[in-house]
Amino acid sequence: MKKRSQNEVDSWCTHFEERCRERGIRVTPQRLAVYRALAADPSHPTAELVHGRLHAGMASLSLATVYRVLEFLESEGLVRRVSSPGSVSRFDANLARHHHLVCRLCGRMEDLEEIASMRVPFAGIAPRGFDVEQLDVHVVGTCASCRRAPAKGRPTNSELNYR
Amino acid sequence: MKKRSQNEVDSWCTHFEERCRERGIRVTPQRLAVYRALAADPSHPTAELVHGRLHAGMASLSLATVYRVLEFLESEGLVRRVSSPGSVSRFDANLARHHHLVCRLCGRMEDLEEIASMRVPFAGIAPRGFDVEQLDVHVVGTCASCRRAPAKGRPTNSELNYR
DNA sequence: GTCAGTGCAAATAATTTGCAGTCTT
DNA sequence: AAGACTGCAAATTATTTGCACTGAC
Repeated sequence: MKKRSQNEVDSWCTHFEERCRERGIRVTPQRLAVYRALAADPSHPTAELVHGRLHAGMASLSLATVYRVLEFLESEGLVRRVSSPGSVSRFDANLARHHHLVCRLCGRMEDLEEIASMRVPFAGIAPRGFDVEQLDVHVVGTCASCRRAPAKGRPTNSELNYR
Repeated sequence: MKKRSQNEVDSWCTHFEERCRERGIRVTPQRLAVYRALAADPSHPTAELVHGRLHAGMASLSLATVYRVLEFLESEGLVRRVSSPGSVSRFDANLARHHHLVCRLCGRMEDLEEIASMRVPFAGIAPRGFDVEQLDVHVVGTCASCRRAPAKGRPTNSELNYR
C-alpha cells in the first residue's frame, strides 16, 4: 500500500498540533494517533480501517473512539469526510483542494489533482443565503482491475480491512 | 414540497417504460410506482422517504422492495444515487448533467444547473485504464435556514420523513 | 474536584437477505 | 412449469450512545 513520506507526515502532524493548540483543542494520544494514521495513508481509509492500522501499536484504542475522534476532527475542519454513493464514510487528512477518483465497484478512492480545466470558482454558484464551504468533485467509474475481475458487490467494511 | 409538473413526470415515466422494454426489464407496478415517485420529487428522497410517499396508494409495498428497486434501477443506469458525506443514500431520477447543492447540516440537496464555468470535460482527467462514467459535483455548505436555526445534528432517516 | 476524553458493551439506524408465496411468460 | 419479483421478518453492517473510569488542569 502506498504511503506518504515520513517527512510529510511529520510535518502534517506538527501543523495539526499547532492548530489544535491555537484553538485550545486537547491533543490526546488517541487523537494524534488517529490523525497520524490518516495522514500517513492516502487511500482514504474508513474508521474501521484506521482502527485496524492502529491496533498493533495501541491495543486498547476502541473503534468507538476512532469514530468519535474522526467525527470531532471533521467538525473542526481538521480532516475531511469523503463519500462515495452508497458506501461507508472515508476520511482524508489532505485539506488542499483536490478531487477524487472513485471506483464504483470496489469503492477505492484516489486523489486527483485539480487540473486547470476542473478549477471551479466558488463565487456565484450557489443561491444567496447559502454559504459554500467546500466543493466535492468525484470522478466516478470503474477501475482497471475491477473491469478485469468484477467483484460480486461493493466490499463490506470489514472486507476492506484486508486488502 | 416542490414537485415536478405532472406533464414532465408523465413523459419521464413513458420514457422509462420504453427503456425498460427495450432491454427486456419487467415494468412491475412496484417499479413503476417507485420510479414515478422519484420522478415527481426533485428533493432527492431517500428510500424510506419514497416508501413513505407511496404507502398511501400502495399499502402493501414493502420498504425492502423499495430498496431493491432503487438498487436495481441504479444498476441499470435508470436512476442516479447521490450521496452527501456521512449521510444516507438519496436518489435522483434526473439523468441530465447537473450538480448538487448540499447542506452539511440538514442534508437537504437541491439541483444546481451546470453553469458554463463548472462544465468539466470528462476526457483526460482520469488515468488510463479507468473508465469514467459520471462526474459528481457537490457544492457543500450550510443553507440559510440552518444558519438561522442550527439543528443538533444531521437528521436521522425517519426524522427526514416528516418535513 | 471538575470536566473532557475514553473503553466497553449495548443500542440504534440503514440496508440486505432468506424464504415462501405470486405473478408473468 | 420456470423464473422473476415481492412481502415479511430476521440478519447484517455501520455508527452512536450510556455509563463508569481515568487523567489533565
